[in-house]
Amino acid sequence: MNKVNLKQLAKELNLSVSTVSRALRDSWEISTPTKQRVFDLAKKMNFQPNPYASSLRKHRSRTIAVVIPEVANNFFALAIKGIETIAREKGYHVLIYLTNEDGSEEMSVAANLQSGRVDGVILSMSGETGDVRHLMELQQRNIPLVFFDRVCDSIEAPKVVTNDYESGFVATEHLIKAGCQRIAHLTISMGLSISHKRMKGYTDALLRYDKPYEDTMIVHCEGSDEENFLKIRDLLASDQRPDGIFASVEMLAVQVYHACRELGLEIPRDVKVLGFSNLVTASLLSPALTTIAQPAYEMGKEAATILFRRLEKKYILTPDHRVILPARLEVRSSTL
Amino acid sequence: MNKVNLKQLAKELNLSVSTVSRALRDSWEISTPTKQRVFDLAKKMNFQPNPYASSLRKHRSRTIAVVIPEVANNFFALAIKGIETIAREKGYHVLIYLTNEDGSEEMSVAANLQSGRVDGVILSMSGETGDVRHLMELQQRNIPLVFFDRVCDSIEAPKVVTNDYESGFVATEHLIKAGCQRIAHLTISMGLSISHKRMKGYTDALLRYDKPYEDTMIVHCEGSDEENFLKIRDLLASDQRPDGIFASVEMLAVQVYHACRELGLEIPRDVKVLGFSNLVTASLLSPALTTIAQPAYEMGKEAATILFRRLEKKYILTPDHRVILPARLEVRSSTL
DNA sequence: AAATATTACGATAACGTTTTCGTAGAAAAC
DNA sequence: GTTTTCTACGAAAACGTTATCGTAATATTT
Repeated sequence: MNKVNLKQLAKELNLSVSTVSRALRDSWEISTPTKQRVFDLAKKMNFQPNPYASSLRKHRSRTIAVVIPEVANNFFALAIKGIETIAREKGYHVLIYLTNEDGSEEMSVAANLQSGRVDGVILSMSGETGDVRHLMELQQRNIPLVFFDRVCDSIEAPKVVTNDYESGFVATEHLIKAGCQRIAHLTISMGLSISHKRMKGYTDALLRYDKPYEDTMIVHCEGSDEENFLKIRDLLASDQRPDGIFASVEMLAVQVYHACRELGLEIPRDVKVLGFSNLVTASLLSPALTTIAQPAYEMGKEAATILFRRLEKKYILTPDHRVILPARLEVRSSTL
Repeated sequence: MNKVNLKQLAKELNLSVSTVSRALRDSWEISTPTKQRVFDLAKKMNFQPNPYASSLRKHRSRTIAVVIPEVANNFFALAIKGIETIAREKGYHVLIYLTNEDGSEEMSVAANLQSGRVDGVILSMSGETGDVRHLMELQQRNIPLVFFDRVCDSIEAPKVVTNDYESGFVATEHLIKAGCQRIAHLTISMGLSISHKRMKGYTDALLRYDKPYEDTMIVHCEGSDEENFLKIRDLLASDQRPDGIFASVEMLAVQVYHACRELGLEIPRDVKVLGFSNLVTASLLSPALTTIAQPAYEMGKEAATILFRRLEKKYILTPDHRVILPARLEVRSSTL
């Protein structure tokens, strides 16, 4: 019971292949009774058009790629969910590629996508990406690209982000108002748009509230979880220990908790902690973690919506279309 | 600078299309100098073979589908990561489909996959699936299927699971040994293999240790998070309150924490809690959550490995090949 | 009644690969 | 020197769709 195609349907119905094809696509060129005959037999024989033949002929695959640094992470998982939801609605298929925060993997994925396998790409940049030619080449091949969260400002493409600068500012301000005198900032790869902006928000808030900026309070966490843990532990064990920590990503906030536990520091008494995070368990941690929560699901949906709008040429949007969805500060006991 | 194909390469090189094609696939029929010329020009012109033409001709897409109920969930996210890792190694592409725990969505996805879009499918069943014809039809179409975690025992296909029965037993046993007299079990859709087996482990442990089995201690959590929360709260607020809770999935353990918080119950003093979970923050919760952690990443890798073995016809495995990876009990303060 | 338009369909050429088959020319065998 | 075997390539037919073009048979207009 295998592989029924147009030719077989046509023979069975005493019609030509082209007529059957058109009937199935509900063309006005085909009479209603003929269409009905075709529909009925197609259903009866469980005809499924070969997507590869169709894609080859139409130069459209109804497939998009999602390229992200990591999936075992609430933010990206939710974003995927948002993207998949919209894709499903639109009848598109979603290929997923994980770069593991590795710039060279991102490059090889992008190179691969030049084959025309997908109609469009939704991407969040990996941590270690230096040059971005691989992405520009996608654009040159007329493969629409939409960034989300970790965008690349030097490339003209729609971008879906949160208000990272403001969030960085608000986060720092919140720690200051909670009484912190020396606030550390844990950041990831500084090549990333988000790191940059969150950091700027941090420094501007320090400035605004006359708090000193200290180099030693900036910890670049670009290694493995273990390496980052050690860096954070060292920071907390130093005699210049911060009394507030602003973690720019979820995992770093988690490591702060582990480090405090190991060092016997009590949050928030000894050090107040705040982190970007979409942890569902934030409120259940000991103590509950104050977070900046990004609208990950909505960001995914928005990115997908923009991409499909481009693919279906519905609206023409400016090449540097930018959607900014606000993140929200959720105050909990780790900063009381 | 768009779309270079074999024909253009051939013309440029004064060769035939077939020669170029063979040269690129490193065929022994082509002389070394010719191959070199072809390779050089292909690289120079950045030739990327059209995957759809290739798939159409070869009847192989080098693409697999991953069908899962949910992604915003540590278990499934890690499994995806495992699958993607192996797929990348093998040069395969990964399509992702989320069924949102909805049987009818799973059916429509499966129906769609009959088109031959993918060479194989890795699937974890959705909660509400009743009949499984859509999956049998995949098999009939010669599309290999591998199950993981939530398997379907009535279908002959390789399965990658954890030792759910033993884990259910061990979990319950652990609660009993911790002094619990009345242990509740929170379960999801009882149509699922995992629910069934974990439940059996639970009841057998009760039997083994002469604890009474009570219907009211089984709570079927098949609704939304909110609905489940209410059910759990009711359970904990009843005068027949359990002193131990075994949650069969992560989210339910989280809801138990929320319910306890709302009711002012203290874990583990008033009620001990244990849950299946891959939460990275389990040890940071208040109190730290005792978990049964599944080797999600390894399960994903294993499922993918099995699928590719079938696709590449390397080894012939029995149709009901079953890999059981052990989950591990991680005792923390919620059951002390 | 002739000319024109419309309806409903068929033949066929793409799309870009891979593969089967065939064959010049060189090398080897006799 | 003739036959046979390789070697290295080309022509062409697939794969299953969709799109272009053409055309019988009606229907409509003049």
